[in-house]
Amino acid sequence: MNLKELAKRLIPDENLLEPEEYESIYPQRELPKGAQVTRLAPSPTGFIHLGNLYSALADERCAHTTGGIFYLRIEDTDEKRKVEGAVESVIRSLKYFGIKFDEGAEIESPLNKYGPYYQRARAQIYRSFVKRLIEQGLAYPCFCTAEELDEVREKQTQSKETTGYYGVYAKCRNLSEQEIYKNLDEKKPFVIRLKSSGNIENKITFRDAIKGDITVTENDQDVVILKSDGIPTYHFAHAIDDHFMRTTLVIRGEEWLSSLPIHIELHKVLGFKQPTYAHTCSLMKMDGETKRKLSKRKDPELSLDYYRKAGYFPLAVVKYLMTVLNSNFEEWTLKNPDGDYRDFKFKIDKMGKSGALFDLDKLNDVSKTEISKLSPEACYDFLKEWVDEFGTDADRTHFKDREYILKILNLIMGTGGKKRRKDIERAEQGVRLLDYFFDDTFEPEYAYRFDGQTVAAVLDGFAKVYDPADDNPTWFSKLKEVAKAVGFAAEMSEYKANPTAFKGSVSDAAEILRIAVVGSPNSPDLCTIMGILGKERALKRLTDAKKDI
RNA sequence: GGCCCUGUGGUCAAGCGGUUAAGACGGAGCCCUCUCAAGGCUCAAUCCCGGGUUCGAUUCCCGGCAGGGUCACCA
Repeated sequence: MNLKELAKRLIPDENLLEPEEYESIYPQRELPKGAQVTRLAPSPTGFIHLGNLYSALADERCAHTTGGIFYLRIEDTDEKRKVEGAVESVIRSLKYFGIKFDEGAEIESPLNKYGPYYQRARAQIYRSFVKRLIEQGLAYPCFCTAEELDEVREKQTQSKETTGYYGVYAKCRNLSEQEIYKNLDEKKPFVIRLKSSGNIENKITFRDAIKGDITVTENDQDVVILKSDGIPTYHFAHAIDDHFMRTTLVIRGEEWLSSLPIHIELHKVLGFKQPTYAHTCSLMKMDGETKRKLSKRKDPELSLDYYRKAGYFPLAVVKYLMTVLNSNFEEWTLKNPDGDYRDFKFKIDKMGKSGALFDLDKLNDVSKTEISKLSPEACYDFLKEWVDEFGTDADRTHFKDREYILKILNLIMGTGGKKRRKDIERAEQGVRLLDYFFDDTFEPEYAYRFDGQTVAAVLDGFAKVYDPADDNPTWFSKLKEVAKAVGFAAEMSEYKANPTAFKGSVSDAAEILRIAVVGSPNSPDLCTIMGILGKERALKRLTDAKKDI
């Protein structure tokens, strides 16, 4: 068979470059020794979730801790998956979490010398190599229809054989020259398959940067490398792109592990050196009784937008992910509480080998810790940003008074105290903490534990002596006096020593006052709260609080 | 089902043949305290099972079992 002629007929493109030429078009990168070139290679569905961020973070850290390059490549070989604006969305999402690309699709950079970064735009490159493979007799056209393939698969399943296109099932592998040209003349659609020379009896051991040694069987499937639309499959595009974009470290989900034999064979056949692979375990989620990996389809609540809406502090999400990525990161954080996570020595081989369950409690903890480290001004900015996008009209009005909010923030963050408070976990919840400082959102629940007479006595008693100029101890001693007057113990020690001798204690008096002022029995320092509200409003609340009793 | 990966408290996990089996989150309790938060202290809770190898296995080997992944002209 004249393979050269066949290749020309199958890949009729004019002006195709010779495969060898690409080696000089995309030369080896000049980078320091040990520098890693990594990439994020999403399909343009636009949907990006926590798992993608997790993976992107690993890529980004590996590149930037070694002086390497982190680039964005768009795997748009499947037309059906394309969503408008998806690429911008990916970039924007990652940027929100502080992750930036050095080069790639839609990235403005002088480094963009390895493009195009959209696979569809690289069709000529792939086709040049496919053509060469056909010439070498290492690839062939297949005219099987989807129905035929389904039929074969069904048969194989029934007879409990391995499914797929291999051995005797690779019907088109041995098509005669006449048959091929006949099909071609009839304009039958075709794909190009790899003529695999592998044998599943042979084992290959290779070293994964995360999982260590992995033994797989050789590939013997004649996989499709060029689809009938002339665009390659993932497998083929991966081999070509990561070779010519000079990727050194391919970090991808462990779901790719099973197709690794294909990639090994493809690299061999194309004469490429294999990159180092690092297969990350997937982030898992509890689904009823069992856990499963996070899914784009089933878990929309894990989209990155979800975290934005909930008002998580972006850096907190990143730091949480870092603890999952490298368990010793947490230890490092304890030693360097104020350190930049970028100073942490990220190690790919420290990554976990088993799928981690996504732990919301932990994220919440990291998030409130991060927010507690903010200055009130920075916290204001963070909350304001959330309010502008997701808050209520009332929230937006409230946030116009920056000075007032700052006063509140000083209080609920515990600024100036020895230890910061950690009241704000995320913006959505934190903004609600401000509600009782504004009359239009103050919704008290007057659930007193004492009779109306006692409550009124405490409220009236305190209203008479309250002076906003009082410092905290004075304020409290006044409260003690009021407590005493209604038959409460003024000192907690007295009360504890003999609880039955009193109707209640200062603590109870404080509770009554607190319910009146903030509408609930719990809040930060009451004296300060009353000060923020101002005398008039504070006293009005004391009066209003008696309405229902 | 075949193949591959993984298996230490509820969760994330250190550990690399001899340990009182770290730490963090969560839980319980105590202290502090005008309540809450924060903080400090304390407690409960773990090596999947069965065989080997070894003086000794959480650690090494084999076999189960369990969980996960994957078997497309999707990535």
